[in-house]
Amino acid sequence: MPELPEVETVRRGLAPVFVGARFTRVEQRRPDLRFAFPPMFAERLAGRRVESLGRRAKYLIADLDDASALVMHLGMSGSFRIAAGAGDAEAGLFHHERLKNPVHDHVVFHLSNGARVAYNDPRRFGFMDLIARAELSEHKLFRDLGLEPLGNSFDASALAARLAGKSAPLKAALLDQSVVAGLGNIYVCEAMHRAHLSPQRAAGALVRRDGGPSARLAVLVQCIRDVLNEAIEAGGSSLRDHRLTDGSLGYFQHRFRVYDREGELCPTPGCGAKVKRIVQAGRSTFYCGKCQK
DNA sequence: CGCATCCCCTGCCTGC
DNA sequence: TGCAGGCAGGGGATGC
Repeated sequence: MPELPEVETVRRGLAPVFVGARFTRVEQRRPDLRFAFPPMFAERLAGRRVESLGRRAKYLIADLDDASALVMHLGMSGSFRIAAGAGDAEAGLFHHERLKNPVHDHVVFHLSNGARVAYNDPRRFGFMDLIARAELSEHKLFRDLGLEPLGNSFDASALAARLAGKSAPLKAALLDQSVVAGLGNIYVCEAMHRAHLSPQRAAGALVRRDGGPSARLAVLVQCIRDVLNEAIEAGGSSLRDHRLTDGSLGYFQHRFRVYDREGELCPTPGCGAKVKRIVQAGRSTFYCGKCQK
């Protein structure tokens, strides 16, 4: 579920209760999510203070006071929910909206400031790990990650360097986390529509023969930045599982131009064609065949 | 190596 | 109403 804007929204919601607080107790309610938890996961977290909460691509990274980092990935259906009062969790207030089954609260963090934070993940494609902070950048989860699309180094030249020579369709290349880190199916579709670029075009064709970026690649870079910033501003997109940490909904889904809009009118002024759905690399692509070339 | 396919898991929606 | 099948925001393993 969560792409960069959803993860960033979660980060901003968690930071006020996590940063500066200690884990007084952590409940690990099953042996694994997508992967097994590291040995002694809950025990190693107990007593640790959170120094900062960051994000890289779709990963949340909590820096702890013992020079380790708690790394968390939400997979497709992961969400965090904060219950402020000490009695809230026991009173069933974590998931009163009924859309979240408390059976899927796989980890519960008890914090020194009285907050309880539950990690809920029905499909269990998410995972958590504890990694020494000094080893993070060389860790297999992070070492191959590509450009951070809201970072300073993301520009047309850098993207051109990553796309050069690629015969894969643009859609697949933008989903590849070693090219741009943090985009997912929604925002790739939305950015390509904004840039009027066909998802089926070969990615390498946007690179000039001298290796520099084409003008259209510069437009794509700006469209990616814009759609991500607008989505963060809207609290992300809530299709099924995404919730802010207070349980409320993001609302960027109402601003989708093509994603999940098969058969609807293309929103480009004067276009008049209908949004199409195709499957690329096993995943749906929504686009306009008339104004995306 | 690059790329495509399949798979992990639960839940929701559609159509019969 | 029940049930089977398809599909879902991610990404890792496999095979060509």
